[in-house]
Amino acid sequence: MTLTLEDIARLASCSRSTVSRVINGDPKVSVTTRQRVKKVITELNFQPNLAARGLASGQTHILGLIVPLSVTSIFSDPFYPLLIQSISTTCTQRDYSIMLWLAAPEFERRTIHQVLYNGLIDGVIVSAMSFNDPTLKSLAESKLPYIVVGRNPNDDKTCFIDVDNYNGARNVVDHLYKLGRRRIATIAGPGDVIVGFDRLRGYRDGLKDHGLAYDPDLVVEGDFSDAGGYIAALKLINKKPDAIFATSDVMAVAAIRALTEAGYKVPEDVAIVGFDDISLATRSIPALTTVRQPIDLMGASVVNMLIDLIEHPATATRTMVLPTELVIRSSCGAELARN
Amino acid sequence: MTLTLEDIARLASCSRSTVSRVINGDPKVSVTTRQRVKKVITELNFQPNLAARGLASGQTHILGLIVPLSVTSIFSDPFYPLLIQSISTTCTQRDYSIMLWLAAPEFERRTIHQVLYNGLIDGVIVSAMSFNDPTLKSLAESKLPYIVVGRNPNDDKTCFIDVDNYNGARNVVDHLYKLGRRRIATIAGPGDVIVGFDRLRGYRDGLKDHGLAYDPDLVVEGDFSDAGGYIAALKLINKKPDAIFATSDVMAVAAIRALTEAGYKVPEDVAIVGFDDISLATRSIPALTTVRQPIDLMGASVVNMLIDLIEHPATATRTMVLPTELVIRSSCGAELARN
DNA sequence: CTGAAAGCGCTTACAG
DNA sequence: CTGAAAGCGCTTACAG
Repeated sequence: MTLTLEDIARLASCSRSTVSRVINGDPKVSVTTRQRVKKVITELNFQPNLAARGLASGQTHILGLIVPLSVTSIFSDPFYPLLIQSISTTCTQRDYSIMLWLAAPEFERRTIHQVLYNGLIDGVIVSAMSFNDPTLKSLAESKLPYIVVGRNPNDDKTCFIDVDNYNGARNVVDHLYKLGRRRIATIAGPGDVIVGFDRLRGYRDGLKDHGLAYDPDLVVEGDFSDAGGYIAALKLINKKPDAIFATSDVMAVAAIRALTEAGYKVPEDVAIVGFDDISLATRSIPALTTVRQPIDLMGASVVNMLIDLIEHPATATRTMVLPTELVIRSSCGAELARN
Repeated sequence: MTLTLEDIARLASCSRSTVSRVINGDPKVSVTTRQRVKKVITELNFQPNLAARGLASGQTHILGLIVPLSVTSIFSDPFYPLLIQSISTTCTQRDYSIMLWLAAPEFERRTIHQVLYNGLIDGVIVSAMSFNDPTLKSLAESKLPYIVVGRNPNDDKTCFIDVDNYNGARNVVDHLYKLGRRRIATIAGPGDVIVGFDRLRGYRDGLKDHGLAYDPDLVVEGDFSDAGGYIAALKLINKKPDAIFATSDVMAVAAIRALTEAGYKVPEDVAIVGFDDISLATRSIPALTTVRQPIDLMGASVVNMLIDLIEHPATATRTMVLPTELVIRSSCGAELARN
């Protein structure tokens, strides 16, 4: 038998209005009354019904989290688990809950509509993968506050938080150049994936920074998976690169394997750099030089941004780009260069 | 401006009671009325407010999902991401939503209480890791329907779904024995983790099946992580095993690395078998023989069991143990034995 | 500072 | 088969 405001009110000798005010931190309740009510609430471990609260106030303290579920990436890449973990932890701290939707490709507009208009969520965090994501269109049409993890290339009014993929990639090329590499290849992401596009832009501009020509032969597309990285590396071997920038750690590690099996030495013959800095990067042989993404910070920030946007729409931060960090280990050959 | 039942009722020339009945599939609505109402609902893309529905009916169609977040495992192991994915997909199919709590160690009873008594969820799926999990105690005290993924060793009345860890492990020993191995070691899980305990039991009984003595020297504890598996394998080397059963794939792959680096050949000198069959198992060199867990089936089944328990408590299936499958690749030496 | 009352958008006996 | 009405457990002007 669940308690209601009315029960607490009776035990604290006041009205349910007052109990509600105490729970919601309304300052205009006398100190004595407040203490009396709080005591009863604590003793009985009272929990207000959130459905009722949501209905009455229009605020549920629930955030929706929509993660695109492209089988490949969630299988092999700890990025999303870590992001979800960070988001979840921050929500609990801020006294919000999250509803999770893993959006399969067949997650059509109908379903999205159900998610957005069921009156259950105050705002949405959505992870953007590809250009022309229908979810982003639906969100833009709704009046629900939302923040994109990544960015929405089709709409510069969208609130977002992103990692500086462009400069992360650009710095990789700079680093490899300074180590004496001149035939710098890249294993890019799929063409329709935004982070892949941004990292490729950074790669191109990194070449330009140092007067290196862009050579399409040195660019092969991967799908962020181990198998994709492996095959891409095999294709690149014939082009005789002296460095490969793989746009994900999973692909970078696969590239190391492909090259090693083909009789090349990493980093002596070919330097390899990845992107992400997942735990695999430390364990690979040689240890992987890579671009670290601040996943924890991104998860925490996106939650705080969204709650801010819900509670103080006028003053909220609407966009944020987090810096990356080049983590130098062995696979880039920095140690060789030093000797 | 959001639509309500009243709006639909006006447009379909009936009462909001009737609209509600149509939405909930009440059979005693005339065919013509039903069609008229459905037409309006579809045209306007009407979405009933779930908070209101939950308040009025006591059923929210929301399931809580509580996953213990021991940093190590979620970092390196795709088990939970895959499980969550499967649960999420099935929920969407069954027209339920899920609220996610990643329970950090400091997820204390207070928070659990908030989760369980906020009137927002119809039932809970909880993944059980360790003996004496406080979450399980709190759930047992609540009157919410819940299903444990894993099992609750402290309470045999708890509904659960589990993988047959015991026989999975036992079969590994049987397989290795038949390949001629006699000094079969194991890298066990941490002592307080239930699956680790069950796999260790299976290992012991597998030895017994073939009259092999249990030798404590051949049992080293790991923590399911890569580093843990690596260190455990190093410790085992001195004991001269001719086979190692690692109770997770991540540890098995680390063990292969440790042995290879130490100059041993896998599987010639030491056979290795893992547990899980994650994608890493196919890519390891040699490819990993391992015990496949039906993660997808488990996710789908637990959702169906829980919804059944909520909607038809009297007749619902209350426990389920899914079989595992030994997947034979190269690391166990089955190919050697055949020649 | 506090309470009575209306209302949030649904469901569901009850009566017809 | 259908509608009027009560009620789910809250919040929040409004009045005092």
